[in-house]
Amino acid sequence: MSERRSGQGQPDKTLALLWRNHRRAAEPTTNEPARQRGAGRRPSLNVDDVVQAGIRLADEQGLAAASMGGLAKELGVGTMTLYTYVPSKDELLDLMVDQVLVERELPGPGAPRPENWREQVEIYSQQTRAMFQQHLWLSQVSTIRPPVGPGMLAGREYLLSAVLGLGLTATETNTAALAITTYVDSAAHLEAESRLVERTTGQTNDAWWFERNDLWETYFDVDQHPAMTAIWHAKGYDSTPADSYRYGLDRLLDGIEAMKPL
Amino acid sequence: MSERRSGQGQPDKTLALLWRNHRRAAEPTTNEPARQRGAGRRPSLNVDDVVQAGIRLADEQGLAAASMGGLAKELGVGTMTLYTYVPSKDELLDLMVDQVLVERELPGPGAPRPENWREQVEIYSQQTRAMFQQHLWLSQVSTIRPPVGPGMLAGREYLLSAVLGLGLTATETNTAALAITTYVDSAAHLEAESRLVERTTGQTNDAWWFERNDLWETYFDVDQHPAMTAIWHAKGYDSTPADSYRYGLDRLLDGIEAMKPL
DNA sequence: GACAATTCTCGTAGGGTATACGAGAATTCG
DNA sequence: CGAATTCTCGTATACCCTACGAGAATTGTC
Repeated sequence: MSERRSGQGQPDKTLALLWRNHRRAAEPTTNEPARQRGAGRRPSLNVDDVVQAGIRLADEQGLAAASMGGLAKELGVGTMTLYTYVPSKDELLDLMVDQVLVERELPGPGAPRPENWREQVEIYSQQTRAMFQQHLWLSQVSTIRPPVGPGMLAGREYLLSAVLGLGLTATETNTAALAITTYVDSAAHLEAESRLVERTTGQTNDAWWFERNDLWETYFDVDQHPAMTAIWHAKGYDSTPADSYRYGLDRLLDGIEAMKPL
Repeated sequence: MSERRSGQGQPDKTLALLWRNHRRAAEPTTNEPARQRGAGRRPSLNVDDVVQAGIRLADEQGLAAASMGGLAKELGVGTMTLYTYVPSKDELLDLMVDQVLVERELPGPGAPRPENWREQVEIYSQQTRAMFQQHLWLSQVSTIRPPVGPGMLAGREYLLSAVLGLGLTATETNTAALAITTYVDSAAHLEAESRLVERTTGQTNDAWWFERNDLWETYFDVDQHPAMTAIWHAKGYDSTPADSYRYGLDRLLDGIEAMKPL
């Protein structure tokens, strides 16, 4: 939750970076200088080097370690050298995020996939959660204005294609897909945040709760919390976050499926 | 997402602060010094002053403005003076969060409430979203290890009591309640984050997308994105985030209700 | 081989953050 | 009046991002 990631100077440049490894659909009418290679000092790095180093450092030592200074040290260059390859820290983060998004293994259009739409959604769920678990720092990055790159678009495309199979109206399909991503992405986000806190504090969640045992003995008022007390006495608190995630996703899909036209 | 909010030194002290305005259930056997007032310089502030100022500053000028330095200036004291009242910035954030949680208007046990469980959930949804909209900075604060104070407990209690009306098993009730909070809290979180970004950048989301029009003209590949293209042509992209939230919550509750025993 | 044009490299400087430490000021009690 | 207690807060440290501008490296042309 940072104050950063507010604005990027030139959207055109950002898009060009995000789509740097893809062919352009068609050459626009404007005849650009065509980026001649020849004169000038040779670059010692390229954009992918910086992005990969950022991901690796953030994976291994946390997002804070992927500072411009830390990254430069890792790559053996001066800090300001990085700004040759990337316009700002914010845009670097966008590139890192879209890179891990694109590395999900979601079947593209025409690729083999399960027939059942729920199993298709399940693939999205598994891949997304695995991505967050592998890159815990994702939980520290706002994606409210996501990187508009190949990775993000592939994710949207896949989930929409899965929900399309239900035969709902176009608007309803889109709405349902958004509801599913909200649930899945948010839960994956929370799972990653939880593990990240355990790692950085060196304290498990159980240990954290145990430290707060005083709550129940000293402050908790049974009369004010009859429902919690009832659940407690009925041993209803033994479910894990993963159980809760599973249950919620299944019920959400139940509800959506029930809207299917006959 | 900050690296902060990792650990609080003494959980006992933290709990005492969170529950500072509540009677203790019973005096423990240990006979404490009883905190005698008398000797010593008089404090110029109290904990609530600091917490309220923090909330006000964060509401009006953003979470970054609620720094220890900014807060001290606002209160007319030296920065380090604040540490008399609050052990650290992290704990101050906990106090701020629980304060806004406690200000939700959720019917307590015994208070009048709708009979229908869905309408009870609706109150939770409305109050939580209103809270996030009033305090946009909440979207910048991790609550993966929430403040274990009266506000958080009241929220959990209320939602559990609403779901209890369905007659599910204790474990299923707890699981369903967790799924609902995940969905509602996360969506409220995202809504607030969205508005916060609009405010701090001075750019609406529509304007942001418009800036990226090049995406569709230059980079978007129709063959790779048939589902998105189909939805587009069928005018399926006209729904708002609020529509999607409403739809998803209704379907989730549908799915949960369908598990009700006959 | 010299020179211009181009491009990459990166040191410095500036304004921001939380908080450990310790000296000093205010207040009450004996 | 002195001791004990409690609140007050200046200073110093170690980070963060990045604007600016001078310098280094490379190529093509004459």
